[in-house]
Amino acid sequence: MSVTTLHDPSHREALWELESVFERGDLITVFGRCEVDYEGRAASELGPGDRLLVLKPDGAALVHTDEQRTPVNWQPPGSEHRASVRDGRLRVRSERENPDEMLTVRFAAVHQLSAMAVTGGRDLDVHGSEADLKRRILDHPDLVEAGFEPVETERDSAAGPMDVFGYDAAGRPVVVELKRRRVGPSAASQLARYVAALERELGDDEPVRGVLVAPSVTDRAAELLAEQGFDHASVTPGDSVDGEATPDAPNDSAGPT
Amino acid sequence: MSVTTLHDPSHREALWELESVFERGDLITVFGRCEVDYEGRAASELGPGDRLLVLKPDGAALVHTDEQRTPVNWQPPGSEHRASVRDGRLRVRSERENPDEMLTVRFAAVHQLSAMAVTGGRDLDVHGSEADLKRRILDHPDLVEAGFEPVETERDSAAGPMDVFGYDAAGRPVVVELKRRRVGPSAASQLARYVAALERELGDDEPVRGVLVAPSVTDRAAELLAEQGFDHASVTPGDSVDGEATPDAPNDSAGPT
DNA sequence: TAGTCTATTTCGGGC
DNA sequence: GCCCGAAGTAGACTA
Repeated sequence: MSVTTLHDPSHREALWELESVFERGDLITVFGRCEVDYEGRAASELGPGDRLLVLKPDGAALVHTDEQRTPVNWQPPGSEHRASVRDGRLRVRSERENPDEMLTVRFAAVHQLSAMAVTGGRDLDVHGSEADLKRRILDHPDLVEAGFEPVETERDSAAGPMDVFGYDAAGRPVVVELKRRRVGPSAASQLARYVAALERELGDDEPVRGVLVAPSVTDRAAELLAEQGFDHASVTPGDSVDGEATPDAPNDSAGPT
Repeated sequence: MSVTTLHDPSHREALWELESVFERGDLITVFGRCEVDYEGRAASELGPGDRLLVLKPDGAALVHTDEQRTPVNWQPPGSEHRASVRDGRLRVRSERENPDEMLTVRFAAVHQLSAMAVTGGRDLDVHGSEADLKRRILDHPDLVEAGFEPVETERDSAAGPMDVFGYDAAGRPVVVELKRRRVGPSAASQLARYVAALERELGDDEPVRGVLVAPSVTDRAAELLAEQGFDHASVTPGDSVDGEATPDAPNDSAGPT
Protein backbone atom coordinates (compact mmCIF):
# COMPACT_ATOMS: atom_id res chain seq x y z
CA MET A 1 0.00 0.00 0.00
CA SER A 2 1.46 3.30 -1.05
CA VAL A 3 -0.55 5.56 1.27
CA THR A 4 -1.78 5.13 4.84
CA THR A 5 -4.15 7.65 6.29
CA LEU A 6 -5.61 8.30 9.72
CA HIS A 7 -8.64 10.54 10.10
CA ASP A 8 -9.08 12.50 13.31
CA PRO A 9 -6.71 10.20 15.16
CA SER A 10 -6.16 10.55 18.88
CA HIS A 11 -2.81 12.07 19.77
CA ARG A 12 -1.65 8.63 20.87
CA GLU A 13 -2.63 7.04 17.57
CA ALA A 14 -0.97 9.84 15.66
CA LEU A 15 2.17 9.41 17.74
CA TRP A 16 2.38 5.65 17.09
CA GLU A 17 1.91 6.19 13.40
CA LEU A 18 4.50 8.95 13.22
CA GLU A 19 7.10 6.92 15.04
CA SER A 20 6.66 3.92 12.79
CA VAL A 21 6.73 6.10 9.68
CA PHE A 22 9.93 7.88 10.76
CA GLU A 23 11.54 4.43 10.61
CA ARG A 24 10.04 3.58 7.25
CA GLY A 25 11.23 6.77 5.57
CA ASP A 26 7.93 7.83 4.02
CA LEU A 27 6.77 11.32 3.26
CA ILE A 28 4.31 12.49 5.90
CA THR A 29 1.53 15.04 5.83
CA VAL A 30 -0.27 16.17 8.97
CA PHE A 31 -3.24 18.47 8.75
CA GLY A 32 -4.57 19.92 11.97
CA ARG A 33 -5.01 22.78 14.38
CA CYS A 34 -1.64 23.82 15.71
CA GLU A 35 0.72 26.45 17.02
CA VAL A 36 4.26 26.76 15.74
CA ASP A 37 7.48 27.98 17.30
CA TYR A 38 10.86 28.38 15.70
CA GLU A 39 14.18 29.28 17.19
CA GLY A 40 17.53 29.32 15.46
CA ARG A 41 19.05 31.81 13.03
CA ALA A 42 16.05 33.91 13.90
CA ALA A 43 12.99 33.19 16.04
CA SER A 44 9.26 33.22 15.42
CA GLU A 45 5.90 32.32 16.88
CA LEU A 46 2.71 31.45 15.06
CA GLY A 47 -0.64 31.38 16.85
CA PRO A 48 -3.38 28.76 16.51
CA GLY A 49 -4.75 27.77 13.13
CA ASP A 50 -5.24 24.89 10.71
CA ARG A 51 -2.09 24.11 8.75
CA LEU A 52 -0.49 21.43 6.67
CA LEU A 53 2.73 20.01 8.05
CA VAL A 54 4.93 18.08 5.61
CA LEU A 55 7.75 15.95 7.00
CA LYS A 56 10.25 14.61 4.50
CA PRO A 57 12.50 11.61 5.07
CA ASP A 58 15.56 13.77 4.34
CA GLY A 59 14.76 15.86 7.41
CA ALA A 60 13.00 18.76 5.73
CA ALA A 61 9.88 20.08 7.46
CA LEU A 62 7.35 22.49 6.00
CA VAL A 63 4.42 24.24 7.64
CA HIS A 64 1.98 25.59 5.07
CA THR A 65 -1.04 27.83 5.45
CA ASP A 66 -3.60 28.39 2.70
CA GLU A 67 -1.48 31.16 1.20
CA GLN A 68 1.90 31.74 -0.35
CA ARG A 69 4.42 29.55 -2.07
CA THR A 70 6.80 29.80 0.87
CA PRO A 71 6.02 27.80 4.01
CA VAL A 72 5.12 29.95 7.00
CA ASN A 73 7.66 27.95 9.01
CA TRP A 74 10.12 25.27 8.05
CA GLN A 75 13.25 23.33 8.77
CA PRO A 76 15.81 22.52 6.06
CA PRO A 77 16.91 18.99 5.10
CA GLY A 78 19.24 17.30 7.57
CA SER A 79 17.04 17.98 10.54
CA GLU A 80 15.73 15.22 12.76
CA HIS A 81 12.02 14.78 13.33
CA ARG A 82 10.66 13.61 16.66
CA ALA A 83 7.16 13.34 18.04
CA SER A 84 5.65 13.12 21.49
CA VAL A 85 2.49 13.87 23.41
CA ARG A 86 2.84 16.74 25.88
CA ASP A 87 0.15 18.52 27.85
CA GLY A 88 -2.51 16.67 25.93
CA ARG A 89 -1.18 17.82 22.58
CA LEU A 90 0.75 16.11 19.83
CA ARG A 91 4.12 17.78 19.61
CA VAL A 92 6.28 17.37 16.51
CA ARG A 93 9.78 18.73 16.69
CA SER A 94 12.39 19.06 14.00
CA GLU A 95 15.88 19.91 15.11
CA ARG A 96 19.22 20.40 13.46
CA GLU A 97 22.70 21.51 14.40
CA ASN A 98 25.01 23.94 12.64
CA PRO A 99 23.23 26.13 12.92
CA ASP A 100 21.31 25.05 15.99
CA GLU A 101 17.68 25.31 15.07
CA MET A 102 14.46 23.89 16.34
CA LEU A 103 10.98 23.90 14.92
CA THR A 104 8.13 22.93 17.24
CA VAL A 105 4.59 22.23 16.07
CA ARG A 106 1.97 21.64 18.76
CA PHE A 107 -1.27 20.12 17.54
CA ALA A 108 -4.43 20.71 19.53
CA ALA A 109 -6.21 18.48 17.00
CA VAL A 110 -5.06 16.32 14.12
CA HIS A 111 -7.61 16.16 11.32
CA GLN A 112 -5.64 13.89 9.04
CA LEU A 113 -2.30 12.13 9.03
CA SER A 114 -0.96 10.46 5.89
CA ALA A 115 2.21 8.56 5.09
CA MET A 116 3.25 8.15 1.48
CA ALA A 117 5.93 5.97 -0.03
CA VAL A 118 7.68 8.14 -2.59
CA THR A 119 9.56 6.62 -5.52
CA GLY A 120 10.77 7.81 -8.87
CA GLY A 121 12.92 10.53 -10.35
CA ARG A 122 13.45 13.91 -8.84
CA ASP A 123 16.01 15.24 -11.31
CA LEU A 124 14.72 18.18 -13.19
CA ASP A 125 15.83 19.35 -16.61
CA VAL A 126 15.86 23.12 -16.63
CA HIS A 127 16.46 25.36 -19.62
CA GLY A 128 17.10 29.06 -19.64
CA SER A 129 19.55 29.25 -16.76
CA GLU A 130 22.67 31.36 -16.56
CA ALA A 131 24.63 28.23 -17.49
CA ASP A 132 22.71 28.16 -20.77
CA LEU A 133 23.50 31.81 -21.34
CA LYS A 134 27.16 31.10 -20.74
CA ARG A 135 27.18 28.26 -23.26
CA ARG A 136 25.52 30.54 -25.72
CA ILE A 137 28.12 33.27 -25.21
CA LEU A 138 31.00 30.83 -25.55
CA ASP A 139 29.51 29.45 -28.76
CA HIS A 140 28.82 32.93 -30.14
CA PRO A 141 31.22 35.41 -28.52
CA ASP A 142 30.13 38.06 -31.02
CA LEU A 143 26.94 38.35 -28.99
CA VAL A 144 29.05 40.15 -26.40
CA GLU A 145 30.56 42.36 -29.07
CA ALA A 146 32.22 41.94 -32.42
CA GLY A 147 35.68 40.49 -32.02
CA PHE A 148 35.33 39.40 -28.39
CA GLU A 149 37.45 36.37 -27.54
CA PRO A 150 36.63 34.46 -24.38
CA VAL A 151 39.65 32.99 -22.61
CA GLU A 152 38.48 31.65 -19.26
CA THR A 153 35.32 31.09 -17.28
CA GLU A 154 35.08 31.39 -13.52
CA ARG A 155 38.43 33.12 -13.52
CA ASP A 156 39.26 33.86 -9.91
CA SER A 157 40.09 37.29 -8.56
CA ALA A 158 40.52 38.94 -5.19
CA ALA A 159 36.85 39.88 -5.43
CA GLY A 160 35.58 36.44 -6.43
CA PRO A 161 35.21 34.47 -9.66
CA MET A 162 34.20 36.32 -12.82
CA ASP A 163 31.78 34.63 -15.22
CA VAL A 164 33.80 35.07 -18.41
CA PHE A 165 37.18 36.66 -18.93
CA GLY A 166 38.58 37.48 -22.38
CA TYR A 167 39.96 40.09 -24.72
CA ASP A 168 38.30 42.53 -27.05
CA ALA A 169 39.20 43.11 -30.71
CA ALA A 170 41.85 45.62 -29.61
CA GLY A 171 43.41 43.13 -27.21
CA ARG A 172 42.14 44.80 -24.05
CA PRO A 173 41.14 42.58 -21.13
CA VAL A 174 37.37 42.26 -20.67
CA VAL A 175 35.37 41.03 -17.69
CA VAL A 176 31.92 39.71 -18.64
CA GLU A 177 29.15 39.31 -16.08
CA LEU A 178 26.19 37.17 -17.15
CA LYS A 179 22.62 37.44 -15.93
CA ARG A 180 19.71 35.39 -17.19
CA ARG A 181 17.21 38.17 -16.58
CA ARG A 182 16.81 41.93 -16.30
CA VAL A 183 19.25 43.32 -13.79
CA GLY A 184 19.40 46.13 -11.28
CA PRO A 185 22.16 48.00 -9.48
CA SER A 186 23.66 44.96 -7.76
CA ALA A 187 24.79 43.44 -11.05
CA ALA A 188 26.58 46.67 -11.94
CA SER A 189 28.27 46.55 -8.52
CA GLN A 190 29.29 42.98 -9.01
CA LEU A 191 30.88 43.75 -12.36
CA ALA A 192 32.63 46.81 -10.92
CA ARG A 193 34.03 44.68 -8.13
CA TYR A 194 35.59 42.18 -10.53
CA VAL A 195 36.93 44.86 -12.84
CA ALA A 196 38.54 46.75 -9.97
CA ALA A 197 40.12 43.57 -8.62
CA LEU A 198 41.51 42.66 -12.01
CA GLU A 199 42.88 46.15 -12.51
CA ARG A 200 44.68 45.93 -9.20
CA GLU A 201 45.98 42.54 -10.25
CA LEU A 202 47.15 43.56 -13.72
CA GLY A 203 48.49 46.95 -12.71
CA ASP A 204 47.04 50.37 -13.31
CA ASP A 205 48.67 50.73 -16.69
CA GLU A 206 46.36 48.07 -18.09
CA PRO A 207 42.77 49.32 -18.28
CA VAL A 208 40.16 46.58 -17.85
CA ARG A 209 36.79 46.74 -19.56
CA GLY A 210 33.52 45.46 -18.15
CA VAL A 211 30.56 44.13 -20.11
CA LEU A 212 27.25 43.14 -18.58
CA VAL A 213 25.40 40.53 -20.62
CA ALA A 214 21.71 40.42 -19.72
CA PRO A 215 18.35 40.68 -21.45
CA SER A 216 17.88 44.21 -20.15
CA VAL A 217 18.91 46.66 -17.48
CA THR A 218 17.00 49.07 -15.23
CA ASP A 219 17.57 52.81 -15.70
CA ARG A 220 19.52 53.09 -12.50
CA ALA A 221 21.73 50.14 -13.37
CA ALA A 222 22.33 51.67 -16.79
CA GLU A 223 23.49 54.90 -15.17
CA LEU A 224 25.82 53.03 -12.85
CA LEU A 225 27.26 51.09 -15.76
CA ALA A 226 27.71 54.24 -17.81
CA GLU A 227 29.40 56.05 -14.94
CA GLN A 228 32.05 53.39 -14.84
CA GLY A 229 32.43 53.11 -18.58
CA PHE A 230 30.99 49.62 -18.76
CA ASP A 231 28.98 48.23 -21.64
CA HIS A 232 25.80 46.25 -21.85
CA ALA A 233 25.00 43.53 -24.37
CA SER A 234 21.36 42.55 -24.58
CA VAL A 235 21.20 38.75 -24.73
CA THR A 236 18.76 36.24 -23.31
CA PRO A 237 19.65 32.67 -22.36
CA GLY A 238 17.25 31.15 -24.85
CA ASP A 239 17.16 33.37 -27.92
CA SER A 240 16.58 31.06 -30.83
CA VAL A 241 19.31 32.66 -32.90
CA ASP A 242 22.04 30.24 -33.85
CA GLY A 243 24.52 31.84 -36.19
CA GLU A 244 25.81 35.38 -36.09
CA ALA A 245 24.90 38.40 -34.05
CA THR A 246 21.35 39.70 -33.72
CA PRO A 247 20.03 42.12 -36.38
CA ASP A 248 20.71 45.22 -34.31
CA ALA A 249 24.11 45.82 -32.76
CA PRO A 250 24.72 43.28 -30.01
CA ASN A 251 26.32 45.83 -27.72
CA ASP A 252 25.13 49.36 -27.39
CA SER A 253 28.36 51.27 -27.22
CA ALA A 254 31.74 50.99 -28.80
CA GLY A 255 34.10 50.61 -25.92
CA PRO A 256 35.69 52.29 -22.94
CA THR A 257 36.11 56.00 -22.62
CA MET B 1 -16.25 18.13 7.80
CA SER B 2 -12.81 19.66 7.68
CA VAL B 3 -11.13 17.07 5.45
CA THR B 4 -12.39 15.02 2.50
CA THR B 5 -10.19 12.30 1.12
CA LEU B 6 -10.35 10.01 -1.88
CA HIS B 7 -8.14 6.94 -2.05
CA ASP B 8 -7.03 5.67 -5.44
CA PRO B 9 -9.82 7.55 -7.19
CA SER B 10 -10.43 7.15 -10.88
CA HIS B 11 -9.34 10.12 -12.94
CA ARG B 12 -12.99 11.05 -13.39
CA GLU B 13 -13.65 10.94 -9.66
CA ALA B 14 -10.53 12.98 -9.00
CA LEU B 15 -11.60 15.51 -11.60
CA TRP B 16 -15.09 15.95 -10.12
CA GLU B 17 -13.64 16.40 -6.69
CA LEU B 18 -11.03 18.90 -7.85
CA GLU B 19 -13.56 21.00 -9.69
CA SER B 20 -15.87 21.20 -6.73
CA VAL B 21 -13.01 22.01 -4.40
CA PHE B 22 -11.68 24.79 -6.64
CA GLU B 23 -15.05 26.47 -6.04
CA ARG B 24 -14.97 25.88 -2.33
CA GLY B 25 -11.51 27.37 -1.82
CA ASP B 26 -9.97 24.55 0.18
CA LEU B 27 -6.36 23.53 0.30
CA ILE B 28 -5.78 20.46 -1.87
CA THR B 29 -3.16 17.74 -1.75
CA VAL B 30 -2.77 15.19 -4.51
CA PHE B 31 -0.35 12.34 -4.13
CA GLY B 32 0.30 10.20 -7.19
CA ARG B 33 2.51 9.10 -10.04
CA CYS B 34 3.04 12.01 -12.40
CA GLU B 35 5.16 13.90 -14.87
CA VAL B 36 5.64 17.63 -14.63
CA ASP B 37 6.29 20.31 -17.22
CA TYR B 38 6.91 23.97 -16.70
CA GLU B 39 7.29 26.79 -19.16
CA GLY B 40 7.65 30.47 -18.40
CA ARG B 41 10.60 32.49 -17.14
CA ALA B 42 12.53 29.30 -17.79
CA ALA B 43 11.40 25.82 -18.78
CA SER B 44 11.73 22.37 -17.23
CA GLU B 45 10.66 18.79 -17.52
CA LEU B 46 10.41 16.20 -14.80
CA GLY B 47 10.03 12.49 -15.61
CA PRO B 48 7.68 10.00 -13.96
CA GLY B 49 7.63 9.55 -10.21
CA ASP B 50 5.47 9.78 -7.09
CA ARG B 51 5.06 13.33 -5.84
CA LEU B 52 2.91 15.44 -3.63
CA LEU B 53 1.05 18.25 -5.36
CA VAL B 54 -0.30 21.01 -3.16
CA LEU B 55 -2.83 23.43 -4.62
CA LYS B 56 -3.65 26.51 -2.57
CA PRO B 57 -6.77 28.61 -2.90
CA ASP B 58 -4.63 31.71 -3.53
CA GLY B 59 -3.33 30.13 -6.72
CA ALA B 60 -0.03 28.77 -5.45
CA ALA B 61 0.95 25.29 -6.60
CA LEU B 62 3.76 23.16 -5.20
CA VAL B 63 5.19 19.88 -6.47
CA HIS B 64 7.24 18.15 -3.79
CA THR B 65 9.44 15.08 -3.97
CA ASP B 66 10.76 13.28 -0.89
CA GLU B 67 13.75 15.63 -0.74
CA GLN B 68 14.56 19.31 -0.28
CA ARG B 69 12.78 22.20 1.25
CA THR B 70 12.18 23.75 -2.15
CA PRO B 71 9.47 22.30 -4.37
CA VAL B 72 10.83 20.63 -7.49
CA ASN B 73 8.28 22.65 -9.49
CA TRP B 74 5.78 25.28 -8.53
CA GLN B 75 3.59 28.15 -9.49
CA PRO B 76 3.38 31.35 -7.42
CA PRO B 77 0.17 32.72 -5.87
CA GLY B 78 -2.16 34.39 -8.33
CA SER B 79 -2.13 31.51 -10.75
CA GLU B 80 -5.29 29.77 -11.83
CA HIS B 81 -5.71 26.04 -11.32
CA ARG B 82 -7.62 23.93 -13.80
CA ALA B 83 -8.07 20.19 -14.12
CA SER B 84 -9.08 17.86 -16.92
CA VAL B 85 -8.71 14.30 -18.11
CA ARG B 86 -6.54 13.97 -21.22
CA ASP B 87 -5.21 10.83 -22.86
CA GLY B 88 -6.43 8.79 -19.93
CA ARG B 89 -4.54 10.87 -17.43
CA LEU B 90 -5.60 13.46 -14.90
CA ARG B 91 -4.06 16.74 -15.95
CA VAL B 92 -3.75 19.62 -13.50
CA ARG B 93 -2.63 22.93 -14.89
CA SER B 94 -1.74 26.12 -13.13
CA GLU B 95 -1.32 29.21 -15.23
CA ARG B 96 -0.56 32.86 -14.64
CA GLU B 97 0.17 35.97 -16.63
CA ASN B 98 2.87 38.58 -16.19
CA PRO B 99 4.99 36.71 -16.54
CA ASP B 100 3.23 34.13 -18.67
CA GLU B 101 3.86 30.83 -16.99
CA MET B 102 2.28 27.43 -17.03
CA LEU B 103 2.76 24.41 -14.86
CA THR B 104 1.38 21.09 -16.05
CA VAL B 105 1.15 17.98 -13.89
CA ARG B 106 0.00 14.79 -15.59
CA PHE B 107 -1.03 11.99 -13.26
CA ALA B 108 -0.83 8.41 -14.48
CA ALA B 109 -2.28 7.39 -11.12
CA VAL B 110 -3.70 9.27 -8.15
CA HIS B 111 -3.05 7.51 -4.86
CA GLN B 112 -4.75 10.04 -2.66
CA LEU B 113 -6.59 13.31 -3.03
CA SER B 114 -7.51 15.42 -0.02
CA ALA B 115 -9.28 18.72 0.42
CA MET B 116 -8.83 20.64 3.63
CA ALA B 117 -10.68 23.67 4.93
CA VAL B 118 -8.02 25.94 6.35
CA THR B 119 -8.83 28.54 8.98
CA GLY B 120 -6.90 30.53 11.51
CA GLY B 121 -3.97 32.90 11.69
CA ARG B 122 -1.11 32.98 9.28
CA ASP B 123 0.67 36.04 10.62
CA LEU B 124 4.06 35.19 11.95
CA ASP B 125 6.03 37.10 14.55
CA VAL B 126 9.67 37.00 13.59
CA HIS B 127 12.60 38.28 15.63
CA GLY B 128 16.17 38.72 14.56
CA SER B 129 15.60 40.34 11.18
CA GLU B 130 17.49 43.23 9.68
CA ALA B 131 14.64 45.46 10.82
CA ASP B 132 15.43 44.46 14.40
CA LEU B 133 19.08 45.23 13.83
CA LYS B 134 18.14 48.66 12.52
CA ARG B 135 16.01 49.40 15.56
CA ARG B 136 18.88 48.34 17.74
CA ILE B 137 21.31 50.63 15.93
CA LEU B 138 18.95 53.59 16.11
CA ASP B 139 18.45 53.00 19.84
CA HIS B 140 22.17 52.56 20.44
CA PRO B 141 24.11 54.37 17.72
CA ASP B 142 27.31 53.84 19.70
CA LEU B 143 27.19 50.25 18.51
CA VAL B 144 28.24 51.58 15.13
CA GLU B 145 30.98 53.63 16.70
CA ALA B 146 31.35 56.10 19.53
CA GLY B 147 29.73 59.39 18.63
CA PHE B 148 27.81 58.18 15.60
CA GLU B 149 24.61 60.10 15.00
CA PRO B 150 22.00 58.59 12.71
CA VAL B 151 20.04 61.11 10.67
CA GLU B 152 17.97 59.20 8.16
CA THR B 153 17.04 55.63 7.22
CA GLU B 154 16.40 54.44 3.71
CA ARG B 155 17.96 57.64 2.42
CA ASP B 156 17.78 57.49 -1.33
CA SER B 157 20.74 57.86 -3.66
CA ALA B 158 21.53 57.35 -7.31
CA ALA B 159 22.63 53.83 -6.37
CA GLY B 160 19.59 52.93 -4.29
CA PRO B 161 18.44 53.45 -0.70
CA MET B 162 21.05 53.28 2.06
CA ASP B 163 20.07 51.58 5.33
CA VAL B 164 21.22 54.34 7.69
CA PHE B 165 22.78 57.69 6.94
CA GLY B 166 24.37 59.87 9.60
CA TYR B 167 27.42 61.72 10.83
CA ASP B 168 30.42 60.61 12.85
CA ALA B 169 31.86 62.39 15.88
CA ALA B 170 33.93 64.59 13.56
CA GLY B 171 30.88 65.56 11.54
CA ARG B 172 31.77 63.49 8.50
CA PRO B 173 28.91 61.88 6.55
CA VAL B 174 28.62 58.13 7.15
CA VAL B 175 26.76 55.47 5.18
CA VAL B 176 25.84 52.41 7.25
CA GLU B 177 24.90 49.11 5.66
CA LEU B 178 23.17 46.58 7.91
CA LYS B 179 23.24 42.81 7.59
CA ARG B 180 21.65 40.37 9.99
CA ARG B 181 24.27 37.71 9.36
CA ARG B 182 27.83 37.11 8.27
CA VAL B 183 28.53 38.82 4.98
CA GLY B 184 30.66 38.25 1.91
CA PRO B 185 31.93 40.43 -0.93
CA SER B 186 28.52 41.50 -2.18
CA ALA B 187 27.79 43.46 0.99
CA ALA B 188 31.09 45.32 0.62
CA SER B 189 30.10 46.12 -2.98
CA GLN B 190 26.73 47.35 -1.91
CA LEU B 191 28.23 49.69 0.65
CA ALA B 192 30.79 50.94 -1.88
CA ARG B 193 28.01 51.66 -4.32
CA TYR B 194 26.11 53.86 -1.86
CA VAL B 195 29.25 55.64 -0.69
CA ALA B 196 30.33 56.43 -4.25
CA ALA B 197 26.86 57.71 -5.13
CA LEU B 198 26.76 59.92 -2.08
CA GLU B 199 30.23 61.29 -2.80
CA ARG B 200 29.13 62.21 -6.30
CA GLU B 201 26.05 63.84 -4.83
CA LEU B 202 27.86 65.83 -2.12
CA GLY B 203 30.84 66.73 -4.22
CA ASP B 204 34.33 65.33 -4.19
CA ASP B 205 35.51 67.76 -1.51
CA GLU B 206 33.34 65.96 1.05
CA PRO B 207 34.70 62.50 1.82
CA VAL B 208 32.03 59.95 2.76
CA ARG B 209 32.71 57.13 5.19
CA GLY B 210 31.23 53.65 4.99
CA VAL B 211 30.51 51.31 7.89
CA LEU B 212 29.28 47.76 7.53
CA VAL B 213 27.32 46.57 10.53
CA ALA B 214 27.09 42.79 10.64
CA PRO B 215 27.86 39.95 13.04
CA SER B 216 30.97 39.05 11.07
CA VAL B 217 32.68 39.29 7.71
CA THR B 218 34.49 36.82 5.47
CA ASP B 219 38.20 37.34 4.86
CA ARG B 220 37.64 38.44 1.31
CA ALA B 221 34.94 40.89 2.30
CA ALA B 222 37.24 42.27 5.00
CA GLU B 223 39.94 42.89 2.39
CA LEU B 224 37.51 44.62 0.09
CA LEU B 225 36.30 46.81 2.95
CA ALA B 226 39.83 47.66 3.98
CA GLU B 227 40.83 48.52 0.42
CA GLN B 228 38.14 51.15 0.32
CA GLY B 229 38.78 52.47 3.79
CA PHE B 230 35.48 51.21 5.19
CA ASP B 231 34.92 50.03 8.72
CA HIS B 232 33.14 47.06 10.20
CA ALA B 233 31.16 47.01 13.43
CA SER B 234 30.35 43.58 14.78
CA VAL B 235 26.73 43.61 15.87
CA THR B 236 24.00 40.97 15.77
CA PRO B 237 20.28 41.73 15.53
CA GLY B 238 19.51 40.08 18.83
CA ASP B 239 22.41 40.64 21.20
CA SER B 240 20.91 40.83 24.66
CA VAL B 241 22.87 43.97 25.54
CA ASP B 242 20.66 46.93 26.31
CA GLY B 243 22.71 49.83 27.58
CA GLU B 244 26.05 50.97 26.28
CA ALA B 245 28.49 49.47 23.83
CA THR B 246 29.75 45.90 24.04
CA PRO B 247 32.77 45.17 26.29
CA ASP B 248 35.27 45.23 23.44
CA ALA B 249 35.38 48.12 21.03
CA PRO B 250 32.18 48.09 18.92
CA ASN B 251 34.04 49.05 15.77
CA ASP B 252 37.41 47.67 14.90
CA SER B 253 39.18 50.70 13.48
CA ALA B 254 39.24 54.38 14.24
CA GLY B 255 38.11 55.92 11.02
CA PRO B 256 39.02 56.53 7.43
CA THR B 257 42.60 56.62 6.22
C1' DT C 1 3.24 48.01 -12.24
C1' DA C 2 8.21 48.30 -11.95
C1' DG C 3 12.32 48.97 -9.09
C1' DT C 4 14.94 47.73 -5.10
C1' DC C 5 16.33 44.88 -1.36
C1' DT C 6 15.80 41.31 2.42
C1' DA C 7 15.50 36.32 3.46
C1' DT C 8 15.46 31.46 9.21
C1' DT C 9 16.58 32.70 1.80
C1' DT C 10 17.73 27.55 -0.42
C1' DC C 11 20.87 25.28 -3.31
C1' DG C 12 25.00 23.77 -5.67
C1' DG C 13 29.93 23.82 -6.65
C1' DG C 14 34.78 24.46 -5.14
C1' DC C 15 38.29 24.28 -1.98
C1' DG D 1 32.93 22.69 6.67
C1' DC D 2 33.14 27.64 4.77
C1' DC D 3 32.90 30.57 0.85
C1' DC D 4 30.72 32.36 -3.10
C1' DG D 5 27.09 33.26 -6.31
C1' DA D 6 22.67 31.72 -8.90
C1' DA D 7 17.66 31.15 -8.50
C1' DG D 8 11.70 30.09 -12.72
C1' DT D 9 14.41 32.81 -6.38
C1' DA D 10 9.85 34.66 -3.22
C1' DG D 11 8.10 38.42 -0.69
C1' DA D 12 7.78 43.21 1.11
C1' DC D 13 7.74 47.92 0.31
C1' DT D 14 7.82 52.19 -2.15
C1' DA D 15 7.29 55.47 -5.95
